[in-house]
Formats: sequence, C-alpha cells, structure tokens
Amino acid sequence: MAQPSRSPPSRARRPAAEGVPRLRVLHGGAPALRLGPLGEALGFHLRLAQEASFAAFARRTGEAGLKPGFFATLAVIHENPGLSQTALGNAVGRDKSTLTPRLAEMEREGLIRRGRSTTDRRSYALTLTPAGEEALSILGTHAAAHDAQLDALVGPEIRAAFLDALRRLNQGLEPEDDE
Amino acid sequence: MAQPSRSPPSRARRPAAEGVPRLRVLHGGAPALRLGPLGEALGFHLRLAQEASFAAFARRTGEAGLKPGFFATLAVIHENPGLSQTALGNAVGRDKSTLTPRLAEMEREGLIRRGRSTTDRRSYALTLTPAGEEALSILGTHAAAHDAQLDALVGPEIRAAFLDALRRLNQGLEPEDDE
DNA sequence: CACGGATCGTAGGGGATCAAACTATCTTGG
DNA sequence: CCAAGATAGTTTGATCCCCTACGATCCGTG
Repeated sequence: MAQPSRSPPSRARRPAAEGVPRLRVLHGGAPALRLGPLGEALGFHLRLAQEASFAAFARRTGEAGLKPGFFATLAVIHENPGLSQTALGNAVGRDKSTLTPRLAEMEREGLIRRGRSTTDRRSYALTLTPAGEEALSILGTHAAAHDAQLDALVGPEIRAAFLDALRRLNQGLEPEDDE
Repeated sequence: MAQPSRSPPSRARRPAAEGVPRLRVLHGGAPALRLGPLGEALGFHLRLAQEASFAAFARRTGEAGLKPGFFATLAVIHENPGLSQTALGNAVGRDKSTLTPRLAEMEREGLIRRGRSTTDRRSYALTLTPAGEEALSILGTHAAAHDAQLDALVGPEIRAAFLDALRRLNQGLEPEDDE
C-alpha cells in the first residue's frame, strides 16, 4: 500500500494529478506475509508482474493524456491499414464488443477513421488519421521507455528467453475447445 | 450475484456451462496480423500471457464451482490465520475495497470466519473454516496442475530465472510516490 | 485526557472487460 | 435464386477492479 509505517509529513496531499490513474498494487513497504506455495507459483507472480507493468504504463500514458489501451490499438491499425474491428480485436487480445466504445471514442477524437469496406458492408476498414499517427508516435515513445524499464528489470541475458516463454504461455494455454 | 458454486458439472459444451467463464483471448485460428514493434514488446506479451494463464486457471476452478480469486485468498489466510482484510489485500495484490464483497461471499458460503480482533475493534481476524480448508485443498490441486502446465511451457531450464524476473518486475515497478 | 491524524472496513461511482442477444449482411448448398 | 447458416458490429448485462468518501476506532502529542 502507500506508506504503511512512517507517517509522511503529509505535505501536499495532491489529488493524484487529475485523470492519471493511481493503480497501486501490493508493493514495497508491506510487512510481507507468508505466502506458502503461492510464493513459488508462476501464475501468481505472472499476475502481479503484469499488473505492475500495466499500472506503470498507464502512469506514462496518463501523463500524455492518452489511455493505455490506445497504444496497441493504434499500433496494429498502423501496421495493418484497412483491417476490420474483429481482426483488430484478435490481434490485441480484446473482444470485439470491448473495442466498439474504444474505437468510437478514438474516432470522435479524430485518431482513426472507420471507412466502410467496399467488399463487405458489414465491416469497417480502420485506418489512422494524421492525428492518430502522431498519437501513436507519442505513445510509442512512452512504450519504448516502458519496455526499456522492463528490459532493465528482466536483464539482457534472459530477455529473449523470457519473451519466448511468454509467447509459449500465450500460445500453449488456448482453450481446448474440444468438440 | 455470483452463485458460482454448485454448478452442475454438466460437461455439456453448450451455453458456457453457466457461471463457468469462457474467457478466450486472441488465440489460434487468427490470421496473425502484423504487429510491428509491438511484437517484440515485453509488456504486450506479458499481458497476453497473464490473461491466457488467468483464463486457463479460471476454467479449472470453474469446474470445481469456485472462483479463481478464491485460491490466493484462501491460501494467504491459511498461511496467516488471524490477519486483517487490509493485510490480506496487500498480500494478494487487491485493494481492500475489492476484498469486501469477496470475503462477504466467502463468509456466506462458510469458507472463512471473520472474527473481531481483540486488540483492534476496527479490523477483522480472518481464519478458514473446515470447509474453507477443504476448498483450499481442492483449489490447491487445480493450482498445482495449472502451475505444472505453466512450468512445462516455460521450460525447466529457465523456470527459476523466469520467476525471478517476474519478482523483479513486480518489485521494480512501484509507483514513485514522490508526491 | 483530549485532539488531530492515521487506519480499518464499507459504500458508491466509474472504468474495463467478456458473453449473449440482436440486426444487417455475406456465403453457400440445393 | 433462395433459404439457412455464418460473420461484422452494436447493445446490454454482469463481473471485477480501483478510487474516493465515510464512520468507527486507534494512537501519539501536548
């Protein structure tokens, strides 16, 4: 939690920088209880690490006045202009129904265009506007800094192996979907 | 709300077995779009891997009629009988206000007891009931199987280094909190 | 011992997400 | 060519989570 013990001089209890999410988890000063087998479980630490990473990235994007989810969205549209919302959802790991309001917001803000596909009138053809390209550029800078921070913590020796392991986890844990 | 328990093990693949979360992400059949720099970003793959892991674990606990969040909760209470809700929240990485309804539910289901602390009348002293111990035992079996699956995907050579890296990420990404 | 500040648990608000249901449109088998 | 089934996007409902605010309680100071 915040600062458990030492009562801070309570200086300037600023209201959290306005709009920038706070998002703290576990962390530091905690007395550290016994975790038992949980302390050795990959899944548990995977969750904690991901949540810490997400919170750290959200702090960065918040400073830029942008939402963390925008980055992957913009990046994938940039790399695959004209793709559909469903395809985008698959790429970024979000349900299409989750993207509906996000894309609507991004369109309102002038970051993306949702042109109707010429071959399939059900689907949109997503592209970035110049403002979207610029937002992507800004977010890309933050993302690079964030990932550099992650790299430093993981360590260069195992970075590649670490990333490969993450890929194997993502690919190897698909639902069986038997039947 | 949540009556996740006691859902018949109707292995029928029909309408998502009622209460057992489906939770699919990205995955297989997708045509695999271009990801650009995103494809090399640790943070992105960390998120995908964690979500895949969580979904896989949720499928397991769902079969037992229990919620995935119960496991860490029960495990930490088991290891630290008499702890407070706030301390529990710090240990499992959840805000105390998130635990309020979860613990209320677990108390209703007879898994935990919330005895009043003798030294601090504000806080509860959490302990497991026999039913809670049994639920923990069941969940522990599923968690062990889940973690074995993760271990297999990560690979024994780098498991220890992988886990250490996750710990470093969680500890190294704390908010500055300079304020 | 009274008071101000910190902490415990709870309530309410808001954000993000998924699943199911729905409409519009596409595709395919006969 | 047409009906049945699949698919794109939206809407709605539910869950999970955090943050803020609040009352109750604790604690350190004067």
